[in-house]
Amino acid sequence: MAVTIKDIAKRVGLSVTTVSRALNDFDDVSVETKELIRRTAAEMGYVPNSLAQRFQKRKTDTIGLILPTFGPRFSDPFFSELLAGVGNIAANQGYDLLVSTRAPGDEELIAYRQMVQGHRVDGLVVVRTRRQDERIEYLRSVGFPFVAFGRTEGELDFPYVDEDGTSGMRSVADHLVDLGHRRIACIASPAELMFSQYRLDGLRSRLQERNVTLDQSSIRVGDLTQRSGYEQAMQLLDLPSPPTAIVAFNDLMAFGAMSAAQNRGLIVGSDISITGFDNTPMADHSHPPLTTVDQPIYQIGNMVCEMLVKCVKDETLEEKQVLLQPELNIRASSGKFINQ
Amino acid sequence: MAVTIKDIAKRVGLSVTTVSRALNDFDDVSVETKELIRRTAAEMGYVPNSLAQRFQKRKTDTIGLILPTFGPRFSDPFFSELLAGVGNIAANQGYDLLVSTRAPGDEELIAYRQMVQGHRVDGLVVVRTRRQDERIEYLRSVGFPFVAFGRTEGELDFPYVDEDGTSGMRSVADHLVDLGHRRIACIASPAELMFSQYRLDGLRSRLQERNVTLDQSSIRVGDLTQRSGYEQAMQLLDLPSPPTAIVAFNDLMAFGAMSAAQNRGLIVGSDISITGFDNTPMADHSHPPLTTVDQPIYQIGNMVCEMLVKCVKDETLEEKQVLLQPELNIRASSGKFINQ
DNA sequence: ATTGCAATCCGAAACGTTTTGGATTACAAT
DNA sequence: ATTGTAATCCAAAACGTTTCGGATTGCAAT
Repeated sequence: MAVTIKDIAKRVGLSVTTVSRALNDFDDVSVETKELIRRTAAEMGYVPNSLAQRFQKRKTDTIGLILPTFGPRFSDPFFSELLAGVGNIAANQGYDLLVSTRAPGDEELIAYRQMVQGHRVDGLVVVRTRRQDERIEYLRSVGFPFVAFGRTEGELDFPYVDEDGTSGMRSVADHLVDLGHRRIACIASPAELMFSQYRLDGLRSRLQERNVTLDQSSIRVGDLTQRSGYEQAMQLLDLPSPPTAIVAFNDLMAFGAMSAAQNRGLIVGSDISITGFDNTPMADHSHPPLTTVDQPIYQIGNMVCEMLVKCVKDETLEEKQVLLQPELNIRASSGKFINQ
Repeated sequence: MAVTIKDIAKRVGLSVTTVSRALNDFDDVSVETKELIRRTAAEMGYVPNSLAQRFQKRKTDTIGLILPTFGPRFSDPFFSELLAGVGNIAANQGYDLLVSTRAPGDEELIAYRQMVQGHRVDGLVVVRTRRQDERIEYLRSVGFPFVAFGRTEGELDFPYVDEDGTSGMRSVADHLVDLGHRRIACIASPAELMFSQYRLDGLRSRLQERNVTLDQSSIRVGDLTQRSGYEQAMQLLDLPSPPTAIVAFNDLMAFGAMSAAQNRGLIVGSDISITGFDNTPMADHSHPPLTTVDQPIYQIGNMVCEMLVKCVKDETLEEKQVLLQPELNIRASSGKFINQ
């Protein structure tokens, strides 16, 4: 049987109240008693029952994170990186991290409801925001603390961290046009994801400014996996006049596109240029190394969690909304277009 | 203010006991009252306060998972896959999943203590077992429910799921020797990890049986990241008589080794053969596709979690220890050795 | 001697739920 | 009429902690 505060009280001959207040370092307990109580607590191997503590304080000291997954599997390095970023900050702020994986849809929203209404967590991290995001609408409607990674359409009056995908894609466009590319295609991400919008806008608008058209047939949509990058790239390479450069909306799809090009006997970086987005660790070690827009996911996870902890503690956020400016990482997968 | 069981009791004019028992479907409540209570509970928007429930039942309905990380970052697809496997089963068994990331060492053990003694979780998943694993020793000593992914040295009287790495590496050895390779090197994993032992044993013993020696200079140790695979492969390629085949102990290091070989101008699959271990989704889409031992991490996560839930519920495990037989996935990264 | 005040302590309530150990009623069997 | 039994219901305790609102003491200031 675990030792409780009552056992300690009995042992030292003081009240339960005093023991509690001593352990919580209140100043209406004399230093000697505090010392005595702490010592015997340690001797008896006392560990507070956090179930009881949480119940009585009506706080869980836990933050929640529901990963949106398509299909049963997800093996996106994006998520493990983010998780580490959120988890490490949570840990050293004294918070537990509750993780669920749920496919977008009704079940997902139910999971959010359970976490909120069942008092399972004190705050939530919302990732991979969608244009119309019912999760955010719900959390906002009940006034539950949350911080999002990403923005949404409509009023942006909630705390978030995001990277400026528009600007990131503009630099990709510039880079490729500078290299001489004119037939540029892209493998975009699902339209309901908010970041798809921003990235597509950036790419399209800058290409237009540089007098390069991104026509509809060369915009394909993948599901962010390597497999779909491969498939969509194959389709693009089958076009009557195939692109000389492919802009993938994340690294995983870019890797898939590289395999596709290589399987067609093309040399990536000279015959065709391929770019990604994320700058996952793999990007540096793929063959050839991938030109990609850096997205410091680990740090973003840190920031999101720090902000959320402040929200939960009702501290004011000095910066409620953060928009990071990305940098393009130029590597060997993109090169000059040589007109044969 | 949230609606409680007491509010419902007041509304329907019955006792708190009856409401509780009705909601929990006890058979000493008439069907009509049950119906009435359920309806008004729904009408009033009642959601049980799980903090109170857990406190009173002395159960958290939560299982814990502490990911061992080296350094602040970890972006191993291995972990996201495992997490999904554990998490999905946990979710549909009605359990929450509490995740922490902690570097091996003192802090790690403290995290385990907190989870156990602070009643934060009902059971724990232990991953990436070590030869002498103090986490397992601790959990065993206090009799706390856990299931491990991997084995340890010494007495194996605890529940685990593991893949037979010895047998997996034997088939790699056979495959490479069959292809004509004689100068075989490996990039192993840290010796304290239990699976390193099994894999090295399998590789070494089968090579010996086939009259191929794996000498000490061609055994290098990496830290399971792509970067270290790259570095170790570079060292191997610098040897006076470099290997014609490199056996990496996981896919990530194999990818790194492939980049290294390619940067040296070697064609992977003909000039040099490289194999991995895990069969991550990337393996199928790398260039060239990677020959690797399959390890169904997602399914292993499922099994571990199912077993743990049974342990927690004090049900008996029909199979307390599971050892999976792996299959070798032969792809283009390994090919015949042609004596020049 | 009284008052005021600081320092130190504590009893009891509270948090929302489940569970224990009956109580009550209706009705059939004796 | 009594007993037995099944069907319903419920008051009160319990879980371990924090917190509210004093209570007590000692001592300095009046």
